[in-house]
Order: sequence, then structure tokens, then C-alpha cells
Amino acid sequence: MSEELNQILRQRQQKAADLTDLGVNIYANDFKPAESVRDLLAMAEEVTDETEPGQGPTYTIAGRIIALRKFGKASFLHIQDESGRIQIYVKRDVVGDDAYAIFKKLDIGDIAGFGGALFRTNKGELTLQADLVKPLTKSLRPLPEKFHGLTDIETRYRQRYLDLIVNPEVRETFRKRVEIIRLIRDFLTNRGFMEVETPMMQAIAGGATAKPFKTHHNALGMDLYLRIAPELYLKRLLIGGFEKVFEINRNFRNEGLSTRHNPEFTMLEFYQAFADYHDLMDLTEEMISWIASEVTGSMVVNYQGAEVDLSPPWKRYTMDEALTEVAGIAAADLADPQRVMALAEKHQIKLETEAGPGKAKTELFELLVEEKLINPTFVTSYPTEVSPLARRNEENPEVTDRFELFITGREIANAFSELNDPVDQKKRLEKQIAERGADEEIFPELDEDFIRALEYGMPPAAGQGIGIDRLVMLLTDSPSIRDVILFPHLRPEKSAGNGSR
RNA sequence: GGGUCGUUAACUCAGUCGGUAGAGUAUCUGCCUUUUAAGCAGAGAGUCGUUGGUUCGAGCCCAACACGACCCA
Repeated sequence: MSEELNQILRQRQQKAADLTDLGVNIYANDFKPAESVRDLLAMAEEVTDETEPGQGPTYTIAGRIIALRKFGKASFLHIQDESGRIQIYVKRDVVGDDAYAIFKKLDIGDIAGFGGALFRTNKGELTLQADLVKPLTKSLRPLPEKFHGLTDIETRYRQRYLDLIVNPEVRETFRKRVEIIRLIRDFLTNRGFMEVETPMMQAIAGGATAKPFKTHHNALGMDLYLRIAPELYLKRLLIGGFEKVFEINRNFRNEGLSTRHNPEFTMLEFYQAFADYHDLMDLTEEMISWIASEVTGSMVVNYQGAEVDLSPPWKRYTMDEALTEVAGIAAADLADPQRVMALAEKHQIKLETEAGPGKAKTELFELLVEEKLINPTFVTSYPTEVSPLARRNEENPEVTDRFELFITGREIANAFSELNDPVDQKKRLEKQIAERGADEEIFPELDEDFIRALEYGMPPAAGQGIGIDRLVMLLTDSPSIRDVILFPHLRPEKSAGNGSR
């Protein structure tokens, strides 16, 4: 359907022209509301059934018309601003014939300002009786239906502005997201952490194992990569003498999309000198349970029908314990590298030829244990083989002083006591690169400057990453990561503009 | 990358066996000064995702493609 043939759009444009003919600026910006809807709702107690319409103090508010019931010579409407919605009563006798003629050209979706006093209707609803009507912005497109609203998922993601206008719970989710991030800042700042910004564009995409996005700097004539992690830069700051640093920002990974993955996602990473991974488990427990109670009012949250208890202390397993207790694998099998490899084969896990028992064990864990960890669970003692940046355990160098945190079967955080031995670090990164084979996820270049920095001496430290999007999903009961990202990635639609699907 | 499901009016959805494209909301017209999913009466509104095929005839059957959702890798 072409634009000019669409009846509704045509009618709206006609009304806009009619308003212009009546001398109305349909995109005026000369009305400053003195109150918000919230301010008016706060007056509720002062307004009784006996309050005479048109009497009492007057207020001015502005917002979008979201419901409209017109009679011949009077109308009721609801407007919505950022703080809420309130009913407005417009009477021709009160505003006058000319203003009422203008008012009658307004539609659901238009933005307007109103002034007047509060009263209560026969049904007791707090209502502003307008003595002033000021059109502010003409809407040329109809809003989605009032009763069923907007439910089409694709339209909700592509036209998030519409989703936000008509679905209050969506606004609430994104308010909570902002609140969660603010609370994280408060929590860490209050503990002496310093928020920093490190490069999003990096010449060598390090700090994680993932495929990067590639871009190009024209003036320097060089390729750059969007970062897959800020880790190696934050560690440079530890070396520089900042002892507690954190960064909340986007990481980019050139991989598939799912309900748990978006190509750009928000990550908190923080590093603390003279701390180890046990300190970070304590801190994480405290931080996430506190945020949950601040945001949801409780440490017990409901996620997609499952009850999740975030009150500390949280369960702590080594990976072997988790495999034994959750997946029922005998401890003796886990102690024997050959039996571990056999178990992996039995579960049809495909491994690279270079992969050893550490990798096999981790794959078994992901397959058999991960999704069963509903309540928060720290899993420690990750194999050194799969942890190239983590410090080896003093008693058992085959594993690292590392943990991952799982809630509702999903990885929420990853942390470790940092490896600060430049010789071991260089060896492990070189080994990873040498063995990468066809694995494009491993960046083929060693970050020599990072090794050089380590050679100056990095204080013993622990560091952690927390996936903010997944944390927000948990605390807002959202089933998909796209529900907590304002503008999630979608393929371009063929033609925007006429609401086509 | 594979599988399943979906795409019909601005929105939410029906559409039987292949035989004239339907409803509610929204919109328009008339009446209506305390309504709130306002009401009553009437009207208009469609490239049935796209392209091809089968057929006398396709929203419906077949194929490819596009976009999306979910599951799997």
C-alpha cells in the first residue's frame, strides 16, 4: 500500500492542515508545563467529591493523548507523560467555541498541553478540567489498538518508540535497567573503585576468546577491531598504579544471535589489586543480592516461573564437585584424564585434536551441569587449559583460581585471580595461538605490549566480568536479551515508512 | 548453518473443501455536556510478505526467496 493511498494517514494530514488553517502551530515549542502528571496525582488527597470543578488551584501539564472519548460539546481524554497518566475533561462551555473547535481536531497520539483545576468525576477519578488547550505536536500516524496494544515482536523491536509509548511494562524494564547500572556504579564507587574508559577499537582483539568485528582507520591506514573485552587494558591500569578500577561498556562479538546473545552487549569488568577470587565471590554475592533487593524489593525473584533465591551465602562448587553432585559423574572418573576423554566421547562431544582433558571436562560441565544451576552457584577450579589469563592454583597447577557464576542456568559472571607472571602468560598465549588451527575465534597475534607491561610488574589482583544484559534479564523477568536492549539488532526491513511487516 | 512455526486493514486476529476478503479496535459522518474497552446509527479502509508454478479459478496447494519467533549447531 502506498503512502498517499492510506486513508488514515491522509485524514491525519488533512487535520494537520485544518489546524494550520485555524492559525495553530502544530509543532509549537512555547508551552512549558509547570507540573508533571505525578505532581497532579500527588494532589489526590486535597481533591474530594465535593471539590467544585473549575475551582481551586490551577496547574499546567503536557503529554501524549492516549485515550479520547468525544461527546458533542464535551470530551474526556487521558494524557500520558513520563511520570504517569491522568484524565482531562474538556468542556466547550469552559474553553470557548474557538478552542473547542481546535480541540476537536486533536487525535489519539497527539501531544498537547492543558491547564486547569482538579476535580473528581462521578466515578471518583481525579481529573483536570481544562480551561486551556494547547496543541503541541500533531501525530500523523495512528497508535496501536488500545485494548490489545502492540504485541508483534518484530514491530516492538524495530519500532521500540511505539513499544515504549503503549507498553508501560516495557518502560518499566528499561527504567530498571538504568537503575541496576546506577546501583552497580554506586556500589563499586562506594568501595573505592574508579570508573575508567578504555579503547573500544583495538589493534589486537584480546582478553577473551571470540570473533571480533573488523573496521579500518583511514588516516592511519590500519585495520582495527571492536573490542571483545577490555581486560588487557584494565590490567595495564593496575600496572600503572590504579588499584581498583571498573568499566561498564559495550563489548562486540561477531557471532550468532540468540535469546542470550546480542552482537553488542554490555559488560561490567572490575579489577582489584591485592585481592583474590575468594574476595570477589564475597563481593559479587553482596553486590547482586543488594541490587536485587533495591530493584525488586526482595532477594527472592521470580524468573520465568522459577523461584530464584539470591540471599547470600551462595553455593560454591569446584568444577569436579559440580560434575559429581549435579551430573552424577564418579570422582574417580574425573581424576583420570583418559576416563574424562572417554566420557566426552560417550556424550558425543566433538573436540579439537589438540584438546586435552581440561577442555573435555569443561565441555561436559557445559552440557550436563550448567542449565541445572538455577539458584546462584559459583563454580571454581576451572582447568588451566581453558583459562589462559587466570592464575594457576598453588596446590594444583592443572586448575586455576577462577570462578564462573551461574544463575537460572546461565553464565552471569566470570572471574579469577589474575596471572601476573609475564613468562607464564606469554607461554600460555603463544600456546593458544600456536594451537588455534582453524579456530578463527582465537586472534592470531600476541599483544606484545601487554607482556611488556606485565614485565614491569602487575600487583597480585583479581578481576571479574559481569554480563549486564543477563543480570537485567534476571531482575526484570525478561525471557530474551532483546527485551532488555533498547534497539536490538535485526536485519533491515525492506521498506520502512508504511508500517509494513 | 539446520529444523519447526509464523507473515491477511493502522493495531489485535478469524478466514471451513481451492469458488465475491471478514470481525473488533482505530478512522470518517450524524446524534450525544460526568465518560473511561463510552453509547447508538451509518460509511470508508486490503499488492492476503515477495516472485514464480499448478488450476477454469489460489489468502488457501507446490517451489524459491525475504523478514521474524522458537529450538538445535
